[in-house]
Amino acid sequence: MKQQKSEELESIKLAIREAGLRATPARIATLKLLYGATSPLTHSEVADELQDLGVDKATVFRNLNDMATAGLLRRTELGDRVWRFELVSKGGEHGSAHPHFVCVDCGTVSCMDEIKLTAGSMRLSQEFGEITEILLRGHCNDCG
Amino acid sequence: MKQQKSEELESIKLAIREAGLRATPARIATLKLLYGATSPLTHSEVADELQDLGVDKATVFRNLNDMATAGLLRRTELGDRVWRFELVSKGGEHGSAHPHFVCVDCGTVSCMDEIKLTAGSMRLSQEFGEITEILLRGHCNDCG
DNA sequence: TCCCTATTGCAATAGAGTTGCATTTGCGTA
DNA sequence: TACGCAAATGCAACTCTATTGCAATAGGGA
Ligand SMILES: [Mn+2]
Ligand SMILES: [Mn+2]
Ligand SMILES: [Zn+2]
Ligand SMILES: [Zn+2]
Repeated sequence: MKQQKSEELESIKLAIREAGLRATPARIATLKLLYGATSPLTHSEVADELQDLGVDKATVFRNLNDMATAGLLRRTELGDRVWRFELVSKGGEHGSAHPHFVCVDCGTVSCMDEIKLTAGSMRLSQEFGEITEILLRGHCNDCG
Repeated sequence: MKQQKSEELESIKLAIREAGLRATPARIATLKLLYGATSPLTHSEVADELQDLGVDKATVFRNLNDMATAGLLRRTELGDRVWRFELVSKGGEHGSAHPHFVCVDCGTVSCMDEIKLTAGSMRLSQEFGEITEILLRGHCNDCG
């Protein structure tokens, strides 16, 4: 058990270093947090969690942005003027880019897999450019 | 010609009043501006234009929001933390809700018609809720 | 034309994120 | 293992977009 945690810690440290960054406590805690998340987290969600560790919000911002630039995280804005970050893990379920659904009522964010445009739409979209991200908004089932 | 403009003016005033709002110079100018636009305009784009008329930016914000609430405009956030507004004209080409494409490089916004999800995706999306808006992001053809 | 209330201008305020700078610390190297 | 320096951090000030309070102004129905 303890051995497990130690291994996890080491693998997180390694990932950070392989991205060209230093494995600081704040960064390790951030990745641990995102590792256990089922949807992208906002800066304030991460900052709240790391406050116990005495990490400043500016540091959280810088780390999230730096790790996104380094390719460890993916950063998106889902229409509510707040940045959200999620893990870019090769093996993970949400490793690669995928559509998101945002409830315009309660703000809940869901990661969607398997959502695609029609072949015709794909063709038409080339007229505009190369699509890299799909965002769907609407009313979630809880909000009716 | 002059008669034409007068008729347009009257129809704009009428539309504002039918929405339950007063037809003020600032609102009329805003609608005229949006009437001639081919993509949604930001608050600052509208505010810059109305500055010549001596309209305050707070007034522009209030009018855009109020007219959106009243159903004359549609308000959206396309991922760059700026509100954009477009006309909700029954007859107009972009009258009803439609997908938008945003270039993550240059910020250009395009209104897309005819872009749809696959039937399978529509079915899967019901698991999350009712989709009311589709936003696509990527690299426009100008930006490569 | 009059009156009431919606609307406006102006300034202060809010929220999310960014930045400058002095201090601390990870980690490659000796 | 100890050292040195660039990277990272804490803290405060600042930017940008948008919102709000309040007194003055002006639509438009009666
Ligand atoms: Mn996701
Ligand atoms: Mn549009
Ligand atoms: Zn909801
Ligand atoms: Zn572009």
